[in-house]
Amino acid sequence: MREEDKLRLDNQTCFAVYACAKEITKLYQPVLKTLGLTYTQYIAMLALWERDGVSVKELGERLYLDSGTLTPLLKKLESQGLLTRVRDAADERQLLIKLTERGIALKARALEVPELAFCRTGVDVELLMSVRSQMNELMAALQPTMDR
Amino acid sequence: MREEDKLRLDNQTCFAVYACAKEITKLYQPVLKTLGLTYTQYIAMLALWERDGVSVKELGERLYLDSGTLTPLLKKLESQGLLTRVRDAADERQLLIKLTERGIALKARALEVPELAFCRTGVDVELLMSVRSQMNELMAALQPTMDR
DNA sequence: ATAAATTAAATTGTATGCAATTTAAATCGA
DNA sequence: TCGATTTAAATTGCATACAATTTAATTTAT
Repeated sequence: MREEDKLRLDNQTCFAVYACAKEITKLYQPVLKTLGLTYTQYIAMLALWERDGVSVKELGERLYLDSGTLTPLLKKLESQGLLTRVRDAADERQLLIKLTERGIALKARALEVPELAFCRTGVDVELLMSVRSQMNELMAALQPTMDR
Repeated sequence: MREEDKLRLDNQTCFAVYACAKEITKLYQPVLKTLGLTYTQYIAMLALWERDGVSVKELGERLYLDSGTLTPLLKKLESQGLLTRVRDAADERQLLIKLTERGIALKARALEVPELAFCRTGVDVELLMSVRSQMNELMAALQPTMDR
């Protein structure tokens, strides 16, 4: 690549992914508003609908978020009656997150979210699946660097 | 797709892009630290190295950021002596952003940033280019929805 | 057994990110 | 022309996001 092109914004994959992530979040926002959730709260609920009764640490590993982000977010979801935060009796360091009836029930209303978010866009499913596949590939390539 | 798979975290393209964007930012952070820049400050400088003397609005359109984010960020870069913020004499509503000598000079040191960020990862250039291409395609499909 | 090391959350501090509002300047329209 | 509308930044308020530190509980090592 020519030296003067190296820093062109249009040549930065990092910027393309960064900008795209923000646009997608904006796409979800109005749909999630009907559920009373922000985007980050939504992905936390997605993880919990798959498996709850987990610690903050385990949830954070799944979501790539730390306690600095999760602690206030989970307190908010608790105040909305969607989950409970209880210390693990077997290990008081850990806080176990359990969905309430209401938290479990919200899943039914969330089933339509992905379709509703993209329904007014011209994005076809093939592109979305291809993007997801490439993001996973990129993540896999980036993750090992954490250990070095 | 089976109903119970619709909300699986691993099936959400939105989450894949969201998580990937954060990991990439983390990859850049230590490299950018040597330049005294955060990631968002870096992309702002990238845009300005291509073209400066622009308004906050124009810069924001390029970066997909609004004045709520840019105003404090540009004030910080100004305080670091990298740019100046001057009202446009022809239209006092606009604020023109101009790089200083120091801001222009920083570009030379930034030339190695993209390579340094990825150099210790197993990511090959083909994947990066393919990802960028797909992100652009996805962005193009998402953007028209803003007008409706 | 117990001091040292480790671990999990919470807290603190800084930096976004954006919706909504405000302020000031420029443009529009009757 | 001059009040109404529009526009550009700045401001406000809320919600992340994460590094670094702190606190409390557990585990390790001697």
